[in-house]
Amino acid sequence: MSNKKTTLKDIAGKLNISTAAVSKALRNDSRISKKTKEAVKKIAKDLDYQPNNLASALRSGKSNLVGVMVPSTSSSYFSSVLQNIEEVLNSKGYNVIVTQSNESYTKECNNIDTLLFTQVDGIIASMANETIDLNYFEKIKSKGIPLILFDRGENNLNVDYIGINDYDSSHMIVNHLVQEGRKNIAHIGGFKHTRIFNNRIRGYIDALQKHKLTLFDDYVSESNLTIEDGRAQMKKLLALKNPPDAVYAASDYAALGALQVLKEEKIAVPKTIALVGFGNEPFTTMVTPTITTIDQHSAEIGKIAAQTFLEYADQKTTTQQLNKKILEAKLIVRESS
Amino acid sequence: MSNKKTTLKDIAGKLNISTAAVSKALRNDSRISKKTKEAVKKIAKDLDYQPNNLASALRSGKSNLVGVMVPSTSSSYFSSVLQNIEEVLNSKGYNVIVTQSNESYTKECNNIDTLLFTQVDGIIASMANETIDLNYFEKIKSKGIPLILFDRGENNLNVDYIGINDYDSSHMIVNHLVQEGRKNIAHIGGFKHTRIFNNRIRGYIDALQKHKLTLFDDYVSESNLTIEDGRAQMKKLLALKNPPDAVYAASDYAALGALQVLKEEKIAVPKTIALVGFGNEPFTTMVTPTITTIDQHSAEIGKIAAQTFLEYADQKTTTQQLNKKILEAKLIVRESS
DNA sequence: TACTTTTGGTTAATCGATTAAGCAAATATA
DNA sequence: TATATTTGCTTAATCGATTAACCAAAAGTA
Repeated sequence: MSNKKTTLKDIAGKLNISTAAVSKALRNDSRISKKTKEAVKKIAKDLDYQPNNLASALRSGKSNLVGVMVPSTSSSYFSSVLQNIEEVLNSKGYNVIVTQSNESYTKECNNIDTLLFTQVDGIIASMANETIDLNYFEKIKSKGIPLILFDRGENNLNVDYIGINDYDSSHMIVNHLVQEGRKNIAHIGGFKHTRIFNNRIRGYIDALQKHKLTLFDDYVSESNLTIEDGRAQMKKLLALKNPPDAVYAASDYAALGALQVLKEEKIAVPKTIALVGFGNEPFTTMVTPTITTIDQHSAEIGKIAAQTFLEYADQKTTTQQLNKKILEAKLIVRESS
Repeated sequence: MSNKKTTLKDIAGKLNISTAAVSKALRNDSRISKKTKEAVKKIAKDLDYQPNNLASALRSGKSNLVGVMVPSTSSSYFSSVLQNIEEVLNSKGYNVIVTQSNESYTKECNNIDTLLFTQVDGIIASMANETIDLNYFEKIKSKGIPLILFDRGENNLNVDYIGINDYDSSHMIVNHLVQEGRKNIAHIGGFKHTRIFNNRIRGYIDALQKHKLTLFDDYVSESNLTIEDGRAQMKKLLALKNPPDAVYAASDYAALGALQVLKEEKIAVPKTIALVGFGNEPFTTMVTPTITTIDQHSAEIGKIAAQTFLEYADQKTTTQQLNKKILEAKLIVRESS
């Protein structure tokens, strides 16, 4: 009924011993008698003692907090990565602070500042679409804090990166569409300045070439890949003199937007136009037709990211270098192709 | 290039003044000369000084951290609430630690422990489906930390609660279905021990009564309301001698499961059976037919929850009582009814 | 007996920022 | 000129947990 937090001092006071003795008793120091240990533990339990992490963190220089920054938690990909990071880190005594950038560079900078301010022991992040300037990420490195990137990363930062093979994924998709007899394949892409989207575009172009298909300039676009972007790009494609017979969108959201337009225009999917997305968001199985897509192994990426952080966790000096862990993605063929 | 964090001491050393002077200079204390202030600020900037929150938090007793616990961040409802909590609290200098219970009581207890351990200044939570025992939530109160519940809350805890009017929502749904000429309305419900689901069931039953409709025992079920639960319950309903002509599911996920079964069985929706969900998850607009549902004002609930915490934030003693803020929900009629 | 070792603690310093209290020098006031 | 006030800092204590260094008493050993 105290309505106050219990400290070592409270326990020490009850037993007329020093706080040092209490601290040692709780950590089973060999120089404390069994009798004292038992007494301390009993009182600790009675008073519902919980160590003040701020104090230990300040002294030890470790907060046991890890910052995670994602563009948005509502995408099921990021949500799943997050959940797995949390699971791995919690089991090792770390807590996770989650922040969202909402694809905004400004928000991302603010988030980094608050994470550093909170004295996190490390940062795991996926960059916003907007982000081009890497200064703020360099700041993390200069503070000696391990930085792990996943999904949206940058080679130039020279830190660990976990992701899938985007270039190969594009090949898998184009191969699949060609096998289905498609010849005019369009690509609703992300911005080239983001490495993963650039790789998807390169993969798409090279795959077309491999199959001796013509690459029409009008067939490739860059956008934020939202549902709205998908709608807009699909409308543009339909307005072309030679509309495509297959569309590969670099995100499921864009694919969904495209599908909406196709349905509104009563265009048969996949008969007239086949559609492929990217990300294996749950809604791809909910819509009609279900959408063919690429699975990005979100759970595994989260786990590996967390483990990568843990490798640095106990070292006093952090020297990172570019270290990529690339998973092979998986094509999931559904009704839309 | 230092690869180390800058402290007040570092700045003080450069200028040969005390750390106290540096601290005051940075906070614009009137007792520090303009000259010193400028010198301090310049060096602080050069060394990229960032105050150590652990130290200030320890001294002030405020961590500026708020814990948020939700059953899962992947539901768009919780994700949106989260985003709005974060927005409001960040603007007031608070950081948010997000934890997920995954609907597990054990995980919930662990999460509460870690949040308390991290010395959060307050906790905003929505309870797991499993949770019946409230001891762990009492623990939060006994530490003198404000606790704000939303969506899934409990009157007995006597704390602030923000949610929608579930009882009325059921009435709105039943009224709508009756207007559409339905007479046999079934309810795929959540567990009665959770207040909101109990209210939805009570609302459903009372609304039937109001319209002089018979309440068949077989028409009401309790479950976790996952997609799988929705599928199972829908199958049970279809197997009845007198299957319903309308189904009201207490979650969009359950509604989606039900819809899948109906489509598999080639049953016309809404012609043969009308369907209504709950929550206005984005996928309700993505599927065919789009699903009628209830909007829960997630953004507003997040904002109010955050503001409610802020009301307690500056008080040294927290005495909470049952204080409900109930929003009226909104029925969104779509193709499925 | 005289010394060493072990036991079971205590004292005091530390992490970094903040702030009450103090104090010397400069300035103002009577 | 003598006293009061203001300026501009410094000193030291604080938050709570941890730990190196220390010490007295008990137990062991030669």
